[in-house]
Amino acid sequence: MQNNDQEETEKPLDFIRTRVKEDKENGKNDGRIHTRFPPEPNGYLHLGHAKSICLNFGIADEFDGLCNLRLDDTNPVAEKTEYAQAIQEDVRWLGFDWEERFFHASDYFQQLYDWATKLIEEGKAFVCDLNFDEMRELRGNLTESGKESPYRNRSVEENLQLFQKMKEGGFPEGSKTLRAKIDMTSPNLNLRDPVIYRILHKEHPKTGNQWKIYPSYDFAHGQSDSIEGITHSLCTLEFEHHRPLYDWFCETLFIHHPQQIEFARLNMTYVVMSKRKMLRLVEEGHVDGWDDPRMATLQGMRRRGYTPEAIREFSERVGLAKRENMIEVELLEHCLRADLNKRAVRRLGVLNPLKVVIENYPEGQTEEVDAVNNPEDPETGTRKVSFSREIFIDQNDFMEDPPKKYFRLSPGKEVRLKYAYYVTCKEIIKDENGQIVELICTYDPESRGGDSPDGRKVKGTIQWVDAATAVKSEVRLYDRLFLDPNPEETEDGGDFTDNLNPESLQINGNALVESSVVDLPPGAPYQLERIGYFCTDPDSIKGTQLIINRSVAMRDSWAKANK
RNA sequence: AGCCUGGUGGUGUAAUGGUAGCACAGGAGUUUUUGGUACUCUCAGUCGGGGUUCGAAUCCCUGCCGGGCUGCCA
Repeated sequence: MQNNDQEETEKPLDFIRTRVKEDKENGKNDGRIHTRFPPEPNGYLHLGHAKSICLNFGIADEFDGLCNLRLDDTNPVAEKTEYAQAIQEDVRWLGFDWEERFFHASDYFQQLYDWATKLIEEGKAFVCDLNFDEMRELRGNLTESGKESPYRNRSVEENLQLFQKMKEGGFPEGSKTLRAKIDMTSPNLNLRDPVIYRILHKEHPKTGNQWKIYPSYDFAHGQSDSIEGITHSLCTLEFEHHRPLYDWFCETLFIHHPQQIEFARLNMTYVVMSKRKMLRLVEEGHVDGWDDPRMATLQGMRRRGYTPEAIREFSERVGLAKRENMIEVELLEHCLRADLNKRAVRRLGVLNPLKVVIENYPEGQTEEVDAVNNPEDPETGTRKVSFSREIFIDQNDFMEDPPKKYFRLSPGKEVRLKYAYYVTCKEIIKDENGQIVELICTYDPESRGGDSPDGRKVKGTIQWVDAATAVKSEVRLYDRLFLDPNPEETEDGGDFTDNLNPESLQINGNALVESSVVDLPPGAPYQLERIGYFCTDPDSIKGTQLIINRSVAMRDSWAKANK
């Protein structure tokens, strides 16, 4: 208890948690805390949603409350079951559990209809015959107040009849709406008699053809929260102007009134996170689909090798405030590396193989050396890796004419082959074009395991694979999808796709990895030492084709210093 | 233009009238069988101007700048 108190006073709370804590302590809603994550099933979840998911489920967890998953399916035009499935999958993958509290706004269509009827009976809603353009005309604009609809004063009887007939499909789409009767002169445009029901002769994924009219977001959201007993309805800043409406419905209907609180949505450098723009990337073929590893969708990130832990850590670290923000993608990468450094097993591999023949190593001989699985986690132990006379190293690890402070292999120099032996470069073999195709080295048999008994030190340690047992692999290397940190900010007449990075995907088909990599299941993270963190792509065919994705490169101060 | 909202190092976020802190990024170094990790050090900030106060990032006034809002989307 003492500890708890200390933690609470030491750890500063964001403005929402501060509010939630106060409400709980003051006994508001009987001290109950109940949040919800309410996506519309019209697309895939992305990193921005992750922030919201972690917030809502996180608060419920921290304050001994509950969090619902609710699909806000009030517009059948764009919604699909496919998306609804993916949403549930993604939330679970992130590590959250809504238990039995999985709801749909469409669960409440009847109740919503009854409430609309009540509003009509009280003279607070009316059926309007204005079409789209006429309505916009009368709504006014930012500086001019609106004018009342000529249909605003229809009798309750007439409104009831018309609304009933709308419901039964008696009118074509767009011909009539139900509007709340609020205030056409309000400076808040959302309060100028907002549409609360529209006619849509569309099949709904959940309710089929039962309804010909559908409630608008404003008429559905607050009431859905209310029905579910939500105490704190957290949403992004753009809904700030909708809060008066949210409040108006709860109060006018005399129903439980949750508190809406808005926070700034997540923006990140080098990515786009709006559904519209992501859809264009998919449809125009700039990426391979919603789960392309370069996409900021949870499906893409999962395929890329991001872990739920890293994303959750990131979501907490980005903070929570009302000011617009642009998070640097480096923070995300840091969270991934930090997580994977602790958990990912290590393996050896070379991206661009360079053959090395160890001339004093007996021909035909093979041995196994012990390699550490994860230096950060001794419990993972060691594994055997085969070694023989012919091996491959990475082309980057040899230079014929090295610059100062180059610790890797070069003519006459000695390096350590990790876990194996010291080797010294004796000879370079080139092809007719002068390209280095092979190195002849000698090894020091005394240095087995990577240390010389005479205490001699080498500056460089490089990874290698045994030519006899290494497995060929296609490696997919990802870079930022955009060249500009803020791809949405384009010059006049420009488009965000102008900022696409043409080299965001590089496919390397010649890589070689140690044979045990094929035993790692798709999606499981591993580090190829000195190269980066990887995971096997689901496109792989076991025993036939190995395809691996680089999740993130290692930090590389050498490469950085040489830029 | 009207209304709403927000301005703290490069980025993000703390400090609610009392020493401007933390993280990422950047720089330097130590350790190292990953030029990784870890550790140490370092660079760098309260939008401007007034006011209240012993004392202001914080309160007041004013100016400037950013974001949002004119769907029968959410």
